[in-house]
Amino acid sequence: MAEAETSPRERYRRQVRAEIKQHAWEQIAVAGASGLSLKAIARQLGMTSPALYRYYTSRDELLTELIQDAYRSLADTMAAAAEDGADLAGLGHAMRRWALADPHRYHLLYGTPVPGYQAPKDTTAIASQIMGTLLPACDQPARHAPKTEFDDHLEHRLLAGQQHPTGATFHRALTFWTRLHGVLSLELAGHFTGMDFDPDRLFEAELERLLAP
Amino acid sequence: MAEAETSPRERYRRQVRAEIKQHAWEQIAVAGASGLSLKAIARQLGMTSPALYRYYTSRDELLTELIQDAYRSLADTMAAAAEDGADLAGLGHAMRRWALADPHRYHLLYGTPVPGYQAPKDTTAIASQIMGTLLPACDQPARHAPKTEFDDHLEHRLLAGQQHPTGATFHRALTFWTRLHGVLSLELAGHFTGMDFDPDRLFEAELERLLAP
DNA sequence: TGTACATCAGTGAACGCGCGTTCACTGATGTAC
DNA sequence: TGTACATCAGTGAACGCGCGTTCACTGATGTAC
Repeated sequence: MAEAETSPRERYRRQVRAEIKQHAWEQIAVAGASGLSLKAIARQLGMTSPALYRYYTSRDELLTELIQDAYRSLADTMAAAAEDGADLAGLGHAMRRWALADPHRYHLLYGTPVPGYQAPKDTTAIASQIMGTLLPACDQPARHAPKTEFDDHLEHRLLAGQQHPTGATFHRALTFWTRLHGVLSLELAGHFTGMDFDPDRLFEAELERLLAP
Repeated sequence: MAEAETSPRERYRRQVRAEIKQHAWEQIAVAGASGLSLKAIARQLGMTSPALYRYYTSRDELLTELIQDAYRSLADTMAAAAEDGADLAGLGHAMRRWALADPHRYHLLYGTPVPGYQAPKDTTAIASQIMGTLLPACDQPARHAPKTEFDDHLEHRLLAGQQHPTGATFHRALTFWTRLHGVLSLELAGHFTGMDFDPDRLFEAELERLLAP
C-alpha cells in the first residue's frame, strides 16, 4: 500500500490496452481506419469480442485514443527535433520521416475525414501544441519579403492565448504546413507513381523555396 | 433503323444508369466513398437491389465509373478555363471552385485511398490530360529564378509521349498542383476551423506567390 | 496463516443490422415474318 | 396489321458474411479480518 502506485491488476490492464492498440494499428495499416474492427482485434488477441469492452467502451473510444496517440506522437517528434536545434528544414524532414514511417497513421490524422466520426476537443490542443513548436522556427526576420495583405489579415485574427506571433511568422508556419502536406499526401496516396520522378527531391525543392522565398 | 442510333431501350438504360450514379453521389456526399451501398441506392430508386445488376456488374464497377466521371469533370473544368484564356491563377480558381462545389468528389480522387480498391488505368490517362492543360500555362519564361537541381532531375525523366516541357515548366506545374492541394485538402477536411482566418485568403496568397516567386 | 468475501477479466450465446451477390422467375417491351 | 418469339428490366427469396454491442454467467485474482 506504500510505494506501489500501480497494482498488478492495473499494470495488466495497461498492457492489454496497449496490445489492443498495437493490433488496431496493424489493422489500420492493412485496411485503413474504416477497416478497424473490434471483433477482428479480439480474434487476433485470442479473446472473445465482448472481452474488449472491459478495456474500451466502444469502437469510437478506441479510434479516438488512436488518433490522439498519433497526434501526440507527431507533436513529440516535432518537439524533439526542435530541441535538437533543428531549423525549419529539419522540422520538415522530421515530419516527413514521421509520415513515411506509417502512412496510414498520417492519413488517420490528415486524410479524408471518417464519415460519422467527430474528433474530440483534445486534439485541437495537441494541434496548437504543434503550432507552438513550429512558430519559433518561423520567426526569423523576413528577408526581402514585403508584408502581404494576408499577413495583415492574420495579424488581426491571431489565436487567442498564443504567444502572439506576427502575421508574417504565422503565415510562414501555415505555408510550411500546407506545402509539405501537399507534397506528402499526394505522395502517400500514390499520385506520383505514374510520373517518373523522385518525390524525395520534390519535397526537398519545396523545403528550399520555403527557406529562401 | 436509319437515323436512330440509340433505341428507346438503350436510351432508357442510360437514363437509369445516370439516376443510379446521381443517387450514388448523394450517398457519397453523406457517408463518403466507404458508405456507398448498392442496396441503399436501390431503396432510393424504389427498386429491389438485384435490379441494379442489370446496370452495373458490381459495386466496384460503379465506384470506378464515379471516379472516372469525377476525373473527367475536373479535366473538363480545367480545359474550359484554359480555353477561356485563364492564366495559372485562373486555373487555380477553377480548380478551387470545382473542389468546393463537392468536397466529397474531391476527396474521392485525392483523399485517402480506398483500402482494397485499385484505380483503373484509364484514370492515369485523364490525369495526364489535366497535366496537358496545366503545362502551357506554366510555360512562361522563368523570371529571375535560376534553374534548380530538381528542374534538372525532371528534365531527364520527362513523361514519355508528352510534348516535352522543360524541367522548369514541369516543376512549376507540379508545384501548382501540390501547393493548391495542400491548402484545399486541409481546408476541406476542416483543419483550419480552429484557427480564425479566412482559407480563401490563404489560397489567394499561395496563388500569388506561385505567380511571382 | 486461513477463511470469507469482493472484484473483475473473460466466456458463450444471442440481438439486430446491413452488406454484396446469386438464382429462378414473371411480365412487359420490342422484333421478325 | 397480326401473330409468334426473343429480349431483357425487374422481382422475391435466399446465401453467407461481418459488424457492434448486450447480457447473464464462470472462475481466477486480490482484499479484509
